[in-house]
Amino acid sequence: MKQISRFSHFGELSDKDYFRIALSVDCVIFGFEDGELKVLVINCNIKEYRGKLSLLGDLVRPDEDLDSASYRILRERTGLGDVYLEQVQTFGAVDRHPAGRVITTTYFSLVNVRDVQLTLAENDLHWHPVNDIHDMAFDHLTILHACHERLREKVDDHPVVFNLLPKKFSLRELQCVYEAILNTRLDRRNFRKKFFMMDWLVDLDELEQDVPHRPGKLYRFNAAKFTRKPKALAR
Amino acid sequence: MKQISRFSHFGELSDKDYFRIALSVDCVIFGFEDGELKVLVINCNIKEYRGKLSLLGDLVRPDEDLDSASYRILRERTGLGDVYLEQVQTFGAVDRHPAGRVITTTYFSLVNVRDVQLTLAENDLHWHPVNDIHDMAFDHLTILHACHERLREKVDDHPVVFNLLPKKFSLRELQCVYEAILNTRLDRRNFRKKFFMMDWLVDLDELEQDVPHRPGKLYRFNAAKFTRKPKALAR
DNA sequence: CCAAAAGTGTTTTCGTTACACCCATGC
DNA sequence: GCATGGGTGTAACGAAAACACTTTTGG
Repeated sequence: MKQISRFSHFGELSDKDYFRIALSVDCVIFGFEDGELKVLVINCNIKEYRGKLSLLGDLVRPDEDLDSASYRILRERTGLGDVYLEQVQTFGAVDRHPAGRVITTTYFSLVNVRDVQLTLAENDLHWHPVNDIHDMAFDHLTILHACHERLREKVDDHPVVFNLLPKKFSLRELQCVYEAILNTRLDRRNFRKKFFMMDWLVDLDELEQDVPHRPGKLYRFNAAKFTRKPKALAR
Repeated sequence: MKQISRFSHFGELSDKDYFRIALSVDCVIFGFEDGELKVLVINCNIKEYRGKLSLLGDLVRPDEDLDSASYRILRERTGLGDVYLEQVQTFGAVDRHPAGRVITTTYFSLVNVRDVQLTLAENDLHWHPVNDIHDMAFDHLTILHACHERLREKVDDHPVVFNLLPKKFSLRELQCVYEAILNTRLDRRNFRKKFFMMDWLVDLDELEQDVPHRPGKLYRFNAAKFTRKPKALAR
């Protein structure tokens, strides 16, 4: 692998120094439960950060694509295969990891908590309300905030929120998810209008069961009908 | 560095395998010249891609922050220090680099081409019109497109375009830059309205010189007055 | 009958777009 | 005087926001 100096476009590289950096992937796995946006975390057990919350991550293997590494982490921790996953940012401060030079690429993911079996809860693997987290190990709080911000931007014009819900859901549940993510209250009539206008929903002609009030209709996501918003300056 | 397995949050890692991945940074350095959006490129000299255009990049050094690496590349190639630089995405397909496993984090940068001295034009370092590039070495065309797309999104509501222009510029020049980036024609009156509304400009009470028509006023960027647009769903 | 949420349209507001004429300069 | 772009305002349109009452169900 010394050839990298001779054959690459990088110029005058010398030696194995460049292989003293490890690359990891950290996943911010969002879920929605009890009306709150939650994130899947573990308790950190390295001495510098003992007891603090930590995201789920792992080093990237030499023979695996970066994206594959994030899918692997998700699969290992949640058992889920086909999930929404989006790369957000790579954090590479020299001192971000006490054990050595580790650069991490972060992803956020949206899953339905009811699909996840947290059977082996090693290191107290659990769902934690995003709004209750004010401290984490490493730079994971920064990462969490970056991913949450990216999610907020994303939901504005992309129908990704459906990944947090079961296949069948009511408009109220859908609105609750948006409110949890954006941390605001939304107008119910305008909310409904928007979704019907976007044509993102399919009416299933079924009603909610076991609710202590008038049951709402159930919908599923209409994957086919997604179109982007027009941009501001491009006429 | 074996400790990483014991002390980190990563779990059951074994050995030095994880240090067989190199990390690089690639910079998409945009400039504006002759009415066109251009990018600073070199000719690739590794055998698999000989003669193809390549972005400017280098491996990240073990003791340098990721962001610092991108600033270093920029400084080494352009001599410029204080420039706009934004991380875009990290590309990590196993086979993206023929010389071995190299994962690259990409940045885009906006500079004023007239500030850049391409004195030592090694490997034919030059400004190339973005729209004329249909093939590059490695996955650099994908990277270029990702950065161009990010730039398009960015200029919609962030005043970053000023970085491509000299300190003093006319509204026509400013509009030309937007048109080059977005690849559309814009309405002149609405364009002016937008900028005055945003309060992004300071009227310098000077006029263009040596233009073969009525000279336009010159402006500079008003860094203080930047505010974001409101988002769609958050009322 | 009471509580709780479902369902439903219209008006107002505001930002975006479209559009045409006179002006200043160089040649 | 002619070519080139500079400078300017208004009307139409469309998207988003504000807003209240009736209906359905469970208890």
